[in-house]
Amino acid sequence: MEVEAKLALGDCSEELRKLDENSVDLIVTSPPYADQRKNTYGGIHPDKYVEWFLPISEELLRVLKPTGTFILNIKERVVSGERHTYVIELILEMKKQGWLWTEEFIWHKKNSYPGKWPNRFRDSWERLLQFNKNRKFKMLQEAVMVPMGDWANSRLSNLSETDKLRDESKVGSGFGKNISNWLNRDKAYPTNVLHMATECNNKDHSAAFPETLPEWFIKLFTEEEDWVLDPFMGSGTTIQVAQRMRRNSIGIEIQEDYYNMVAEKMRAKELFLL
Amino acid sequence: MEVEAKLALGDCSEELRKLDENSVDLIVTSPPYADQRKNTYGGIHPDKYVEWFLPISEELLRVLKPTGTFILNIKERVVSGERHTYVIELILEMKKQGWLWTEEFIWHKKNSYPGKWPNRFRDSWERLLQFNKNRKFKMLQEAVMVPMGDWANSRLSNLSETDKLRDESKVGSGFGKNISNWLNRDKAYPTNVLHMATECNNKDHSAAFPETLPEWFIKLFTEEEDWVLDPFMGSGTTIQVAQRMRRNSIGIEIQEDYYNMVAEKMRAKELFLL
DNA sequence: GTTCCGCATGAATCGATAG
DNA sequence: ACTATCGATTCATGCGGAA
Repeated sequence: MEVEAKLALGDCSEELRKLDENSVDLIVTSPPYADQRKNTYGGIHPDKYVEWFLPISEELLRVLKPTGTFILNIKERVVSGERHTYVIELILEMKKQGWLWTEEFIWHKKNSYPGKWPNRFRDSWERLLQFNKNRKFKMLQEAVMVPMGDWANSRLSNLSETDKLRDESKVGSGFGKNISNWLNRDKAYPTNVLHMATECNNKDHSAAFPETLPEWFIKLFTEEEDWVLDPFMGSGTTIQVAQRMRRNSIGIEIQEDYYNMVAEKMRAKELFLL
Repeated sequence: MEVEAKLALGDCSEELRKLDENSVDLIVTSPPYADQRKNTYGGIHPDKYVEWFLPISEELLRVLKPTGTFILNIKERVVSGERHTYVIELILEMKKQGWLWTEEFIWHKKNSYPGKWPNRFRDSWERLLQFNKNRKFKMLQEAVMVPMGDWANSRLSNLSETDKLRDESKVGSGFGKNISNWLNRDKAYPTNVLHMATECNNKDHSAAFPETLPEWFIKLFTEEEDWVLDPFMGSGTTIQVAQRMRRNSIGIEIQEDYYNMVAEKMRAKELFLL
């Protein structure tokens, strides 16, 4: 059976109303951050961010299945030398809407944005907030388990030389990654810290969302022919990964050029498959 | 000049009142987590955590120098399948007290506590919240610089994987020593994600606080003969590291047996030095 | 075919400058 | 004074061309 991929052009707070309630198994999205991406999106002021997002999360709560999961990728920016509080305020407000704040994964971005400031280091992590409707939800932990040997090998080969060197300098720097700890195990469940680099080679768009990120959550929270939704589709990474993994998908995008770009790519993919 | 180490036995909300205002350069502490250490501290109910902590943070704000920094190691526990919100509520309330929420470091615990649950992976990170009194504060970034990537790539790419592994298992031996010779050549600033293993060998204290953690922040935020405070001293890791690094230190502990243990260890250290 | 080097490019942030 | 824009800073990554 062929899986579907539905695309919608428009504001997601409106487009989401057209979806049936309790119809989506997984929402994975990375909304525009406050005052970021001003050139492509309008840019939302940090002080207005919560009130901007709440109507959307209200609709997401409606369309999600009771056993479904919502993964929200977000990070607060620095305003006047301080971390702004709109993200943690958003968590509190979403709980009032009825969401359960089940978990917070950390996305450790190894290649964070460069820069130097007198009172701050480079920001190399983002939040992956997990919300659910019920305490019981679908979770397929085995799908993201990796045989230990392979995992260790791939991790070792993926580790940059910098990581290795920094591990070795643990006496001076205090950082250590004890890879040798894992050598005697067969299998391992992952933890709630994900190590993935951003993709900075994609010139088509500004989003740096690596495919492995939605892929991991799609594996973990859905089965084949389940429904995956991204209300801020952007360049369509999540939707395309979902289709490749034989999940039905829905993408909503307000920018026409992004929408057209994804629509074209998806069509090309279907043709290729036939 | 000899550095001092002052210890106080008692409730820190009271003992802190005896300290002069604007007298401490760095506060590093890991307060008892909510309900986590019932047997040693009695445990604070998650719903009462914020109101329990606020009088203490009020005093900490008073004793900290205007250029000083407060590092709070904390993580919310899971209650009824959800992450509890006392940590993020605490951030909002401390801001009302006048604290600036400058940054949130991630402590990535490589060897996190084992376990398996149907709807949750192992928790392998904790928050290291940085608070300040002013936008300008003392920060010595050069003290925590780490070796740089390109240098490692060009120098180490010829080594076999086994060589690298073997050398990693030795702490500070082998060519780790050579690397330290090059530290002045090419160094990079760290990021706000810290990779440190917990210490499993410390049976005396219920909290696993590795020495490298306070050491890193003491390097970053203080110079020799500055004052370091830990209002929840526990087994005294922070205080002892501070003394070893020639910083003056103040430790407060409510449990008499912990207090005695640390007092004895510190005395032994002083005797050894003389 | 490999490996190696040079290069562009980011969900950044601060401080100075301009309206 | 308060906000908006701009230049300077910085490093992991993956690509293309070269040895």
